[in-house]
Amino acid sequence: MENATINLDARARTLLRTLIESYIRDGQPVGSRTLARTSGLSVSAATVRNVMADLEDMGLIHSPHTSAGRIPTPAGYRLFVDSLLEVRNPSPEDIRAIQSGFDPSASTQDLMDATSNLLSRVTRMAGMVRLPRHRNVALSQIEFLRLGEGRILAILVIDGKEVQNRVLELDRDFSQDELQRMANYLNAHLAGKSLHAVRAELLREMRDVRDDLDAMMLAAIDLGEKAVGDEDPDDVVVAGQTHLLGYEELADMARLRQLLEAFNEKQEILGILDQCIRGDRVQIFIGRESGLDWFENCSVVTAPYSVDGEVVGVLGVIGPTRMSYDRVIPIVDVTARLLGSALGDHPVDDSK
Amino acid sequence: MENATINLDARARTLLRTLIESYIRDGQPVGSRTLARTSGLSVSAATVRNVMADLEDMGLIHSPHTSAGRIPTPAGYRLFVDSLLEVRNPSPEDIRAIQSGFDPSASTQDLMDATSNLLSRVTRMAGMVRLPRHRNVALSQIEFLRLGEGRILAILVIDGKEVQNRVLELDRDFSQDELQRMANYLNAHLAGKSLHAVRAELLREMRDVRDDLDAMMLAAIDLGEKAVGDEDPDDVVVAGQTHLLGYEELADMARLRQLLEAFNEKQEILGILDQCIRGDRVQIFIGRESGLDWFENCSVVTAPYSVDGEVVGVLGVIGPTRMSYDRVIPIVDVTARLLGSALGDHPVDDSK
DNA sequence: TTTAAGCACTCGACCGAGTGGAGCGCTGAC
DNA sequence: GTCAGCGCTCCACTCGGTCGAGTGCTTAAA
Repeated sequence: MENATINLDARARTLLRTLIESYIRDGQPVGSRTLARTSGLSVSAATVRNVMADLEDMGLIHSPHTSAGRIPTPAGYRLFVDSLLEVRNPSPEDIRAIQSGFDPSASTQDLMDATSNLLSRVTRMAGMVRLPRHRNVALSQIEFLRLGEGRILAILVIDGKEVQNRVLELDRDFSQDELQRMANYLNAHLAGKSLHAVRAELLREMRDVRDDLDAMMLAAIDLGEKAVGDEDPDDVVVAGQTHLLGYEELADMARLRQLLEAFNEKQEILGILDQCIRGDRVQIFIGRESGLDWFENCSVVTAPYSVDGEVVGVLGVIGPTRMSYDRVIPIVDVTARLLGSALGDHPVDDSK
Repeated sequence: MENATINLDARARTLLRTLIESYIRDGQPVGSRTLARTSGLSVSAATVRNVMADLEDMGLIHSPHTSAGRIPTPAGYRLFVDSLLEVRNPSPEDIRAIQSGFDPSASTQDLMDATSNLLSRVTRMAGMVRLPRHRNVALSQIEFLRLGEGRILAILVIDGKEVQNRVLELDRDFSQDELQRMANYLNAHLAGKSLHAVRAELLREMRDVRDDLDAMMLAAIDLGEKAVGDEDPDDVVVAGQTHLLGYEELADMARLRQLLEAFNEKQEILGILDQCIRGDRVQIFIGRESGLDWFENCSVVTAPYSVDGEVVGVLGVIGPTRMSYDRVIPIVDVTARLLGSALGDHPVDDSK
């Protein structure tokens, strides 16, 4: 089957491309006559029918019923986006809309919100942004606050601008003085190092001086790792889900509900995005390819974004499989680039 | 018109009640024959028709077209919930489901999330909880952290369990030592006092000793007020919006989209809930009563919840106007009570 | 072998007429 | 005031027929 797609001659490819473009534009099954007229080829409708029969055998198109036109199958879309599609350059107004959406002085969280809003507004589909993984991010400060018996608040300042805090429940009680000393110790040792490095260092020291203080520090670092680590369900921000209600190919209430619930849970969205994080360019998921059945008739277009040459996250849109890939792909692409460079400008450096 | 509703005799009231109950159950227009049979009254269908004509004149019911049965108008629902409705006691399994949803040791945020989830799960509609106003809440601790030139992180611990932090941008730079002193001063003075009281006290002091330190403290308190204050759009948590996709009376995509967008914006939801915060019992909004046109065919059922006898917030559900008020009202009611008492148990007091 | 023309066929969309049933309003008797 | 009966209205459903788009197949030409 996979080889069969390679065997497509130029004419068949042109016809398939024209058919899919036409279907994406109008949403109507395409018949042989219209296809023969619009393809630009000088062939008759009958010939087109023969080619279409071949394409149908290969599983690239199918008719919803006898004597209707043909519509692309998921496999047809796949071939289309992989090797038939010619992406347009983004239109000037799209570019303007995207560029004006970035405020490099905003906090990371605000930047994520703005970006997913942007994606959804420009594409009129649902936008999503996977938050940057702070894998090798520098912890610039850590503080502890005693809340009560055995309850301690840990405050982590990351890169001098992000703040995260968590409550630790401990067996042993620490006085505020002890906590202050521990924080001083940690701040002295971890200045500018990544969480991973700090953790390794602490583990090494612990082997020597085994006491509660170190256990506490280790706990703090563990917490730090968890706070900025992976698989936090809040690690993806979504916007514009409601746009999906407008597409009549998604009008099935039961499926629509599954879809919106997936956005609320975020877990499955996260899974999809994480699949896309490898690969350095735009990636596309079509229909059930991801194995999720609520995903029928939907596609995602994603692109990773990088800071200083390292991929730190993914963003993308989700919409009906019948979408204008030639418009959406470049939008997602340049948004990813702009987000990357906006993240690269640390507001700490240029504050005031 | 309003007086007319008062003039309803017992028989007309019984018929109206039976009609609305029947329509809520089946979703079908109710005809005179069925109504005569099910009302329990020993009157003929023809008599029922006469009464129905009167009710229609009063604007309480109407027929979707000639020679269909009657369905309640918003005014009919209004009269129904105000004076015709007999609420059931919540069913045992509902009670169990509600009670098991409360974990008094959870943080306020978690409690809100759990409660709105609970409401939506039990009623199969959308649940929402307006976060408690911390009007007179005690600030138990405040700390400052220097992030960079003129950038300070303020950490507020409220009631010994809530933590809020905000970044302050200031004109003047403070050293960590200065900040520490300020925090110590503040902590010594505001221990256990409410934000309002603290603010008033600071303003009084400032009139005497006018220096930058006090300005800073005032800024910190201002921030504190803002952090826990009102009109933060995140002040309401919503859950289970997708349940609304299942009701065919809300199946109009355009309206449905407006509805879901209102849930995302939260602003209008907030407005509705704030209207309900006065009044000490369950309140009900029906259809367009709130002036929002996306609200057609929808109703809200809300109840305020109190801690130590003082109303601190509102919770409720939103669903189709054609809902089982007799089931939903008690559910909302007991949920509000339970949330209030769960909030009353401070986890600090009974920790460990 | 490829291309194209013709033809029969299929299927959905649409329209109009006909039918059954639910339900209403009205009238007149009690 | 009550209510049985009658005629009427309107909806929902079905049935048959037509139209148009589109297909598959066959056949003939290039």
